[in-house]
Amino acid sequence: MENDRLNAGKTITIYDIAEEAGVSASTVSRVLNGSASVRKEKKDRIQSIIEKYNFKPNALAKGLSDTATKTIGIIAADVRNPYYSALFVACEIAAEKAGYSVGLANSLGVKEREQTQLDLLMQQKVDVIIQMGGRVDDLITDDAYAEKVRSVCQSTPVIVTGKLDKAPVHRVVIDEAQGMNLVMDHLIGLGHEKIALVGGEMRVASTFYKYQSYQEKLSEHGIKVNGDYVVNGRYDPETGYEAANKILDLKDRPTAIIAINDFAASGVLRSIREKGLRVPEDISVVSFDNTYITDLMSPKLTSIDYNYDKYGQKLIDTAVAVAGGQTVENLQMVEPVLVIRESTGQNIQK
Amino acid sequence: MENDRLNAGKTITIYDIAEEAGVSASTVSRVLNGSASVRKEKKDRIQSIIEKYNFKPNALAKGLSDTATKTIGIIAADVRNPYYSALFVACEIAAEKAGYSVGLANSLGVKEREQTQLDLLMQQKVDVIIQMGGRVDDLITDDAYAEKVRSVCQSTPVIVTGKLDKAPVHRVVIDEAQGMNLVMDHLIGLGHEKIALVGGEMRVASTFYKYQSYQEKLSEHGIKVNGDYVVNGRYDPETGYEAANKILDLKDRPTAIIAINDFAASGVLRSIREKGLRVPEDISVVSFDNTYITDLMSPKLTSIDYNYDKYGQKLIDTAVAVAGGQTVENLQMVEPVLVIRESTGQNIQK
DNA sequence: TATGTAATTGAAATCGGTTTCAGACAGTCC
DNA sequence: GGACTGTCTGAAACCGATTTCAATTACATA
Repeated sequence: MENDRLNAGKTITIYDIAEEAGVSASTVSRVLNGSASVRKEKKDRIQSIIEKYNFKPNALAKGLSDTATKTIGIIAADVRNPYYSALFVACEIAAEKAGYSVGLANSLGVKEREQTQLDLLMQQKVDVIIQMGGRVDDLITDDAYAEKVRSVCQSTPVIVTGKLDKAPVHRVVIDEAQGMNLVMDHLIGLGHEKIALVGGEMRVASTFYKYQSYQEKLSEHGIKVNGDYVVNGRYDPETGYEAANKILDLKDRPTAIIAINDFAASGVLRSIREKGLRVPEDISVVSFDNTYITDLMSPKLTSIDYNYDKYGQKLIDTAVAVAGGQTVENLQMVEPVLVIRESTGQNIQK
Repeated sequence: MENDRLNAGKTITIYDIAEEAGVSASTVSRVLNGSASVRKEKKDRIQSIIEKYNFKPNALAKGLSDTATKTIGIIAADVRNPYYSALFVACEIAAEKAGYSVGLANSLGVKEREQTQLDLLMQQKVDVIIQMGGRVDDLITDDAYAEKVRSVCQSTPVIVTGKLDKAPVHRVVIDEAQGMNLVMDHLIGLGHEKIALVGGEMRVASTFYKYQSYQEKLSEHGIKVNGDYVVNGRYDPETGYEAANKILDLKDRPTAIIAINDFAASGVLRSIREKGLRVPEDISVVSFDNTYITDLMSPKLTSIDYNYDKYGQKLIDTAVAVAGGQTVENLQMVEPVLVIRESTGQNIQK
């Protein structure tokens, strides 16, 4: 070949292409972006050279000269949690359709990491940052964190999935109350009145709203809240297991248990099975998140689905709009859906 | 304040810092990187201005002038699969310790995406690319893909977790044969001889090696391979469920079933339960991956663990070494470990 | 052929850093 | 005091794109 730069390992630039085509770099740039008309003959020649070398423009240089990088940074609490991985992938797909690429960072529940990740993404000049879970989910935000977000917001817009109201962020959140309403209506419709609720910390907004809505629904139906039926905890199988162990030993045992998420529900199921009870004949079980876990359990779990595809789409739509400088509603809601499977049934113990 | 650029929303650059400190940008750069000595008095002054504005240097500009971006790109088949999310997070943590940040892209089993993602990461000038799963896992690589990787390798080194031998990549793979050996030794040690193996496609290298090792172990122990006990398929619960349904209806039913992964195992468990059999009393079940799913099942699954932390560490160590131009072993193995839980027990049917 | 308009094109500035090179300055030693 | 060395420091080039601005060319029309 007349030109073996490629084999030499040297990185090819727009200037190399320009030189070989006998034009200026500006013209190559125009061909690459279709930003202005270039004489057909030249255009074809340039295009073929670009293909010949499989030339891809350096994204750093491009991002440096452009105002936008067409990149969205996502901070998730922990992608190992299927809730976040589902949401992340939904975002990735939606972003791609919008011509953006996404980057993921995990905060892993470590306070400083959340802040470091914000800085990192800001440095990488992502056009928007989406933060899912973690500190943004806390009912009360600590000031240091809020201050951090506020400072980041000055240069990079931030979108959160939680309740961070001390900083100028956009929020796309799940209508938790509605989710719990669906669950309660379902259970009460099946004749349940003794309904337990297990797992989750009250400092987490999404959990708090669920508990709140749970109580409202009960009183709405004239059912007294039984303190023994409510057990806070974490979001893992052990929490569900231990809480259920306690609850199932009560004299006045409930006929339905709501778990704060699918993980906790798996623990609840284990406890129920160990006590020789059947689901749903003896006890109904419902949970939140509708991750694939629901499908692995037997019986398969009835669960609240967060509509991950739509949720991700809405997050990206918002991100793209904000990046484009458009004004968008500051708070947007995603409506959850109840997916009924095998773990809930008629209360036959009356 | 004498300078309210910050509030104006203008992005602060190294020049702004330099101006306010009354020095040149070069000096600020030296302070930022500690790359050369700067008079203490000036250094302190500059440092305090940097902090005052919470200035973070633009990573794009930095990456453009430096040769390295200190970034590692990771392409995973699908982070929604807990196997990949565990490995990804392990990599993220290891990378951070090494002073690198990581970016994730999902190929989602779509052929073109794998290639697009490669280009994208290359354009973003990541220092190395790690590809986990997907086409690199196929026993036989199609030429178009191999060609693509080869071309990417010219500018960006690539590390894969699979069997891609048609391109100049580094490989860090799991010793699948060893994993299966552990499983077989465990089962045979418990007195099992009628052992079934379900799920997985033979075109996938990791699956192929497992089947191979399974057969070798059997003949090593003078056990004849029973064709009815081997059922290929996918990697999901349904596959395990259907395969187990078939196998459990055989006249000469096996006493142990090996599932290709935890997902398939959950289907196997369901089938067993529906047939009124008990685990492990009637049938033992083992699987691969040791994701958190093993812990959600009851009984909890005995499974092969891939040592995600070490695996991730090894991947990143390799990546960093390769990025640094060091020579590294082209093929490295990670030794799996058997985690024994509740789903395997003595064969009591003899 | 002259002229106006539209289509092409390239030179040069810019994005925000790093680094080389050479000059300025300070301290040490005769 | 002069020479020498080592420490600091800034100007300018460079990384690889985009884009403005002005110049050039092409083409249609008068």
